[in-house]
Amino acid sequence: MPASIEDVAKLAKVSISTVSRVLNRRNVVNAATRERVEKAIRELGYRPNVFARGLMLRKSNIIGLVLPDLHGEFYSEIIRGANEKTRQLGYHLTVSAAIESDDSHDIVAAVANQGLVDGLIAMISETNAGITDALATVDVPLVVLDGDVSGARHDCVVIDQSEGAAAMMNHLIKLRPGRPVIFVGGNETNLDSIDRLKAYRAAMSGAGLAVADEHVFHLDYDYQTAFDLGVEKVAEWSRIGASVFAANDEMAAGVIDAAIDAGLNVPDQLPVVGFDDTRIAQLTRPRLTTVHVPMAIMGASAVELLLQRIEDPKRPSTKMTLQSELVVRESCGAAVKIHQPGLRGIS
Amino acid sequence: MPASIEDVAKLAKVSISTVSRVLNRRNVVNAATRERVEKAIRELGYRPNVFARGLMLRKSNIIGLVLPDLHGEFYSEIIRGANEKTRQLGYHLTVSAAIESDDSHDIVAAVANQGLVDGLIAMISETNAGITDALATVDVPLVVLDGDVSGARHDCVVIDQSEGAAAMMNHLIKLRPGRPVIFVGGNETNLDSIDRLKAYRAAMSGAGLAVADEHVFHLDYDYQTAFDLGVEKVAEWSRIGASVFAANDEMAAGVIDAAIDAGLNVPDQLPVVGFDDTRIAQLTRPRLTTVHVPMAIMGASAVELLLQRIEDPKRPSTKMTLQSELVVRESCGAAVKIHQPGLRGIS
DNA sequence: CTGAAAGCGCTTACAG
DNA sequence: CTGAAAGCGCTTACAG
Repeated sequence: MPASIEDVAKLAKVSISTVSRVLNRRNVVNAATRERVEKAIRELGYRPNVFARGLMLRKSNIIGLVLPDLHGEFYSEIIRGANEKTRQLGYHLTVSAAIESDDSHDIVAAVANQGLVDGLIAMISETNAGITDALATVDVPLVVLDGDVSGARHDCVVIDQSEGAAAMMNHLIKLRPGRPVIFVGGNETNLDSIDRLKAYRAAMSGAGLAVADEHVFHLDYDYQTAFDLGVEKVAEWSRIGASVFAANDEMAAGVIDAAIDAGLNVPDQLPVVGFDDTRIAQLTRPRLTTVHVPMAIMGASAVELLLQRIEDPKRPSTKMTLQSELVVRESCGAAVKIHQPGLRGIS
Repeated sequence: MPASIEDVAKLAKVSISTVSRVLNRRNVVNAATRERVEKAIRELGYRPNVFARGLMLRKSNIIGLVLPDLHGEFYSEIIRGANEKTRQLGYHLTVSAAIESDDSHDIVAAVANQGLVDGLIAMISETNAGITDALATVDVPLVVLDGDVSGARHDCVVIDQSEGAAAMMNHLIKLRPGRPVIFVGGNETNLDSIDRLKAYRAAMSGAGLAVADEHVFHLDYDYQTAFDLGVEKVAEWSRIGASVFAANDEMAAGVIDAAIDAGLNVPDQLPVVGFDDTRIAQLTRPRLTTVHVPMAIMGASAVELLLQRIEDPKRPSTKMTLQSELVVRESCGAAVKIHQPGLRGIS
């Protein structure tokens, strides 16, 4: 049985009120008594009971992070960034993710309503009917990652994909003027994929290039399906002098491997680029030209935003935009030296 | 202000005791009143206050997971497995990891002593003075991953590395009888690396092969350092007909890339194999022959063990051993068809 | 089967 | 600057 505030009070010969004051508002109490109390605390190894505190303060110092999934580098970087910042600011982080059987919306609601967390960070990768409702039931401060769910009263952190994607497209178009660019996207409803497709179309039409329907694909962000698509298509793509713009690094890796298996030289016979700049981007051969997305920073920024709101619930809701950035490596075929982005990109 | 148990009691015209009973021991209360109470709960959207409950029950339904690091597939799989099982059993998971400035031992202590978690899962990848002390201060149920910290009274989940590592070594030795095998390990003090080195030595001496000191390396599990080492050594290794046994997939990838950059054919001129069977193993070309380690299962098993102990604190402490398994792909040069392990391996 | 009451360990006005 | 007391929202013997 751990020591309680009463034990401390007894040992220090003061009331529990005074012990509590030493704990919470140190300066209010006389230096001599304070030292006596602190000594007692040390001797007893006293730590305030989290539940009793939470009951009075209505505060747990725990924030929740809900992700659509837990696979892969992308999410683990977000967790890493969030975890570090959370600890640094004296909070704790609980992580939840959608698992096969349940929808991420349910989880958002579940985590928020269970009454444990002081606030919630939710990554929304698709917008649909359910999600708006689910978010509406959240009655704690909320920061939305990625999904810019309009109209709602909460903070959000988004990646400005358009800039990086546009830079990438222009890069590709400049390398092979007038040639087609194949877009290999994620799910049709995925917000990131939608943004990236939009930038793709804008750049194409900006360069006076038509976008053929059969040059736009919607897969699932996975290596394997991209590989399978590649097996079927790379020969043709190469023949027409196309480049491939994949909406994440994994799919880019899949297409590259399919191309190599087909005996093609990447990038000479088929340039392929990715998105995200995960660890994989440096493991493929050729190394991936991709767009760097500051994932850890996204996690950390979300935590900062959330804690600011928890402390001041009526501050105006803010939207933080992080910049993405073109990283030229080998898979595009540009004769440019490799550029390694550091930890920058907060706007 | 959310509804309290008193609001429910009033609406249902019963005492709070009865409401509490409906919540906790449904069958004790008369069916008619129970229904009245449940209706009131529904109408009010009542949810018990977690802190008040925790204060009485001394239980939070939260378990902590402490990892040495949060980078990479390996850890994210553990989190995924733990998260899924935790939710499934009605608990919550908080995740912490060592960050640059602090030692994982401090974190174990910090998380355990803050009094929030009902139990703790800690991954111990090195054994040293500090760790035993830190573990001793933990006064909640504890499950140790990987590190078989002897003498302590807690459960643990370990990977039987020796079997997989031995299978791998025998496989390599059979492919190139009498030729040297290079060991590229992690930190000298890393427990996994130590185990794998031990299996390496055993297999070598079992085959009557001497182990030259200059054939054993201790790096840091990272792609880049392995790549750098490879740049320097692959030519020589290839010349003497050696194979490379790396202690994780990332380092194997680094060596492979260095070999390819040096114009060598892998596996023909230099077989290279990895360990862990992370996602990377299927992204390298040639695909990695490696040892499958059931990471998600490790996380899930730890949760199960922990919750069993929380429910029955005096059950005998158990040690769960998960089997690792050789996965033959391309990087070793064996003409064997690819074997994909499923989710097996619990012993 | 049900209710009144004590108590879990804190914080915070309210007096002094 | 300090203490006595009320109260946060629950659970659980204890009576009835």
